[in-house]
Amino acid sequence: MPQNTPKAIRGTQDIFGPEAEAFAFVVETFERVRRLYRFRRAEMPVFEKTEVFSRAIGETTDVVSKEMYSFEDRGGDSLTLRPEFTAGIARAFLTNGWQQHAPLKLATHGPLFRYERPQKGRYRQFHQIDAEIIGAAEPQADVELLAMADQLLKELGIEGVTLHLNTLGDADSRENWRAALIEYFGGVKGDLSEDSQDRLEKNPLRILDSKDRRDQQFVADAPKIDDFLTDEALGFFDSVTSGLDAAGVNWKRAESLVRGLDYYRHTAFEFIPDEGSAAADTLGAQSTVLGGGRYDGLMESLGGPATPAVGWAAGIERLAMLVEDRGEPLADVIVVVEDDARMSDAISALGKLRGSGMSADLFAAGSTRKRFDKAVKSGARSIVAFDVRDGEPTHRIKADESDTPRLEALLR
RNA sequence: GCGAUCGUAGCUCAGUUGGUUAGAGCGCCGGUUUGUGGUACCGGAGGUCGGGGGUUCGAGACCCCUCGAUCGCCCCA
Repeated sequence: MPQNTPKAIRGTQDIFGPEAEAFAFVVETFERVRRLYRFRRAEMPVFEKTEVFSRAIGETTDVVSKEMYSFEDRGGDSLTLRPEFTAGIARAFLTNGWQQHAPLKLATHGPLFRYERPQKGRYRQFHQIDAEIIGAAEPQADVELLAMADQLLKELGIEGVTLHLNTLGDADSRENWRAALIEYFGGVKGDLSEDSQDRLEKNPLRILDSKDRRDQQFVADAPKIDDFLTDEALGFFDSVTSGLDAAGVNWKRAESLVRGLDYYRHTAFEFIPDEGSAAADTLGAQSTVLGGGRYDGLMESLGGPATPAVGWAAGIERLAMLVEDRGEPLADVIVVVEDDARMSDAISALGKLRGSGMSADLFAAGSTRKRFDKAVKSGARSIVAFDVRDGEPTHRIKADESDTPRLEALLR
């Protein structure tokens, strides 16, 4: 390997071949399904003022201080490569007057950037598909969004993945629950893992999904959000679950599923591989395939009017890992030049084939003797070979009987 | 930021307790089978064994450092 060649940045990847096909399949399927649900396509810049993300996400977290790609541009503004879609979409919604379209169903996909240690299914530049419904306070919006996610996963052929669903309640429910958790875990602080003792200060909800056994023993008896839900919050959650049942979406209550950021309200969800499933095995520790929730508090943190919204995102790389290997498509036709004197005829034929909608490639390099062999070996559906025999131009078509007349006609 | 495992041809890997000019398969290039064909055979190109230092008469193998990859922890918007 050339030692003088610059290496790719850590955590970035070059996707090629069957993996690139799987990646494209995920995106194409998403585009198709989002049309079925009438989500409108949007494109946002990959970078924004740092403020967009720091205000949306909350200044204090590690996330902002350590895990964003931020830099100063020549004008001295702090800019950041987008680490998520939601904040940028919210900014676009507010700055472009998209309120007029509310409730607005939006879909997008593209690269995101997070300064993290790469591991299985986690990269510094990664890609997500994303769907949001902005300006809809009704639980039906949550149902709609989840039904789309469910159908998408089915159409991708991904099995053994279940929707885990929870509610964080409204702002009051959430705050009371949080206080109860702090009190409860504070009481057993000395027996918690070191990490969770820190979490008690920074992010107490996260103790609930700690991987440490020392913490897990206390989780079962921890205060439940259900005991803190207001009637309104409870009613909202009931509407979501009954809507999912009506839509035929299979789900499972996950009381420990939480969101750290304050702007999340009500519904929180993740599609997670079932324990012991092939999907769980494939994804390793990064198990969540698709996740999201309701973020009714976000628009205000960006200086906008209170605007209810709900959305989800899913990592394309992770989905691609779960999609069946599709290989790369074989050529409809390979055109072989067995005598270089026929090059022009071959190029002309190639144009006609492609113009008629057939995928075609030209084999005209290397040993003339081996070109046909290579064409056969490529697995192409048909082969058209141009040669010169006894001073006369000839061609030969190797194809199914059904294809041969069409090719003959086209080459005439 | 922390930890574990791993870096030998384009790819997948061998390389015995440290011992001559570092190997195989696949792929690539060329040539035979005077050719209608995914075959077989022959030949060829391609490696400062990730990099640096050390131990030794001698290091791809052992030690240290460094870089990178993979997986996990933290974090997860």
